[in-house]
Amino acid sequence: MYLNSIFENINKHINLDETEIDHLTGLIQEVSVPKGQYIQKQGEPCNYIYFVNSGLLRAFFLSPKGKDTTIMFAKADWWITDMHCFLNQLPAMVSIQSIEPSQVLRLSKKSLDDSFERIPQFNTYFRILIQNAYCREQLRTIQNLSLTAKERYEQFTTKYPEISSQITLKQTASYLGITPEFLSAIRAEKD
Amino acid sequence: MYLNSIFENINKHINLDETEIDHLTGLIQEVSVPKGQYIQKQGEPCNYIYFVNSGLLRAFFLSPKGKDTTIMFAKADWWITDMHCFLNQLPAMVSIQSIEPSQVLRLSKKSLDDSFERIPQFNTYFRILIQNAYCREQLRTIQNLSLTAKERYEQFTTKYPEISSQITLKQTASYLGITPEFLSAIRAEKD
DNA sequence: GGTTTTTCTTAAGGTATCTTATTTTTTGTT
DNA sequence: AACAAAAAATAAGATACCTTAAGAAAAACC
Repeated sequence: MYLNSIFENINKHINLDETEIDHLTGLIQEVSVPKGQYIQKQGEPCNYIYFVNSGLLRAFFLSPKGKDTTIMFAKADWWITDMHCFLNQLPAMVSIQSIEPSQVLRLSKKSLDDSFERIPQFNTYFRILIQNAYCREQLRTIQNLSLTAKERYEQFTTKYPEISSQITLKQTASYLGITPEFLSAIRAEKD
Repeated sequence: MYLNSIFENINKHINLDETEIDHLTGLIQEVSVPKGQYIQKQGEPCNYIYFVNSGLLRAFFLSPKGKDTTIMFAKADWWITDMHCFLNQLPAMVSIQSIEPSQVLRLSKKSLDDSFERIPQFNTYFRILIQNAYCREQLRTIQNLSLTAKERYEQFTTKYPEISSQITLKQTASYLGITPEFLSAIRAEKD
């Protein structure tokens, strides 16, 4: 199993001893995800939280009217899940699909809860992760509400150059909340 | 000092012993905020995280072009701050102003860090708080990108009936990311 | 390598939302 | 109660963004 990167990530924030590392190692499962495959489907149980070893994934919401909205992308070294539904063990509100062939590690809810109990510091680690995610999300809200589509597009490509170069125009538009046609027009503008 | 409600809130998630309660009590400061007063100003140091005992507050971002965007409201029993700037001790990105006369409790960054160290469980408490905040924020992103202004308005009044009945139309519009004039038109529609 | 499928571009017309300006209503102040 | 100030309503014209549709380009498939 490729556990280097997840422990590197964890070690950035807390220090685990041997026993703790062993405990976690016993709970982590590794999964290879071919391009295009779903690791979670909207409406189905939301069993896992995923850490991305390599590749690229996308979480998106399909509205009743058929509009596709990208909630987040996740590249190597990122965590991804439908947090609300995972934590409360509800049917997933969003689907998660791989954009590139990916290798991910996963933890079930039970394993995560176990880890919180057995490794008190794991609460600190997770708190920091979620703090960062929350701050990013809050910034996104500000930008969604205060910027034009063009400005949001420029922000996005500047902030996430690697991701934005790996995804399709359609996926970019879905993340920005605009139509592909309109994004195409934005790109065509000279200035 | 009115500490009942904050400890009630904390007790929902973790159990503190006497020493821990005393430690926290020594760090918490109480502040009365007259209606309209700022407890944090955009651009200035972001020194505190606030717990609302009573009243109602609003965090908002004023864009370079002068557009006012409400990030969140906070009523009794809620925490509020500019999380990113508070945690990283950066100049505040948003202002926080009381909408109703409010009584708040506050903790400095140092006090919060102290509490994380001295009260390991406090990490768990804070983790849960932020988890909830993150999930709410993610849902808001989905809705901002996939719903019309009218649908978002209906969602908002349904989800937060007390808050929406206490705030002005202008503040509601600012939260929804639309102009007051347009919200007024939405309200005027018969259906 | 050619075929099919998906993605991207372009463009015309439509709708949601904004801007500006004016009037009415509500709130706050003396 | 009277006045001043702020908020809300209304309406006309402007702009951002969407819908539909068709053609071009690129990617995926056999």
